[in-house]
Amino acid sequence: MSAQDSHPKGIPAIDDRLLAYFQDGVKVLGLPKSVGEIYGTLYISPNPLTMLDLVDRLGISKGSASQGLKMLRTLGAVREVEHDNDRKTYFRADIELKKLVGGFIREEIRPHLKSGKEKLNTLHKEAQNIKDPELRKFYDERIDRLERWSGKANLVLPLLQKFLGE
Amino acid sequence: MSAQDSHPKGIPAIDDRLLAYFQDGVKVLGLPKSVGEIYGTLYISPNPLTMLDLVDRLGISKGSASQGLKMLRTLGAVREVEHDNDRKTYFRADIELKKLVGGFIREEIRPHLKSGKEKLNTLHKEAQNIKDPELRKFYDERIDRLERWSGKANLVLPLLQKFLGE
DNA sequence: TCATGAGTTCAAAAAAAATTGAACTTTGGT
DNA sequence: ACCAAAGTTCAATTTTTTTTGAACTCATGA
Repeated sequence: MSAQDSHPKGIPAIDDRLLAYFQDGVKVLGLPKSVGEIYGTLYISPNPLTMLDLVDRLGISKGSASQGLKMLRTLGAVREVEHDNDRKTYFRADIELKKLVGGFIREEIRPHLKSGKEKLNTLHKEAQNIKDPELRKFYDERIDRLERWSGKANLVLPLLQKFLGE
Repeated sequence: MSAQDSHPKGIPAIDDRLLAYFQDGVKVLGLPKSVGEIYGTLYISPNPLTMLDLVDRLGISKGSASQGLKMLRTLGAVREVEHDNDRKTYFRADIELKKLVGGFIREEIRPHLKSGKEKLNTLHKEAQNIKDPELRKFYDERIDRLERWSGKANLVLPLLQKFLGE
């Protein structure tokens, strides 16, 4: 069973290509392809969909769908919406990609940078124990360089997000 | 066998931490940890090292070392240098991280963006075959939005690189 | 309150990615 | 021209990541 089966009123050829596009796109961010498929499906759906709609259309398991949606909600790329007065939960993609990318920066990149900074701090202190003054100077300089760079990266991320906002 | 064995004149504790830092760092870029270890080892080595030095220090295979160095050279993060008048090839890290990140953008991100752009082009043409005018408009608008975003990403990358240059 | 469908969790299976190691090629010295 | 050390390649293995599916919880309506 694959994505081209059972599109209610679908345009299989085009939808498949769009899904491939999103699969690829999220791979750059290091996210699993099922997440790209889910986001892509919601992105091109005129109406909101339930988790089971996604399971149907994509032929993925409930587990994948549930976890993928959870991740996308955490990133802020997908949100729950009211629909009919149904007990099911309906989802819509936030069509501004900056949500997806911004969420990724917030959830994945920033924490990494932060813990990296802490590691550098510890390192810098430890480097003071190096006996040989020549070598100590060398380490100091190299660690410094990493710290400066890390600070710069931290500075650029908000600008990047601002710029990518539509 | 692991990295803390046989540092010729090494500072094991600090070097291990630095390696962990680089392992983590490259993981953000989606590169294998061995690549981080290699780059990290070269980054904190006062003198250039051969491939076999790296195999020794890191306890990795020749295969890994060879492939890792190849990748790092492609990215422009590591370069061959003359040393002694030895037939071995010696390597040094380019200590400006922008080389590593810039190379990554050039080799990984840009090609992805480019092929993505082509995909969107095809998609846009295909969307013209959709019969229902309402639906066609919907697809057009969504694909447009992706194209605009893709263009913007393309625009921001060189700026990002410039900013990260030391 | 019971039954049913929606949604989550997580151990196990499958898939993807990285690493190894042995066979191969290349290079330089004698 | 030959040998030995350096370096590369790639199929097989190991490790890591993703996906599945069955057992579970939770919420709703009859």
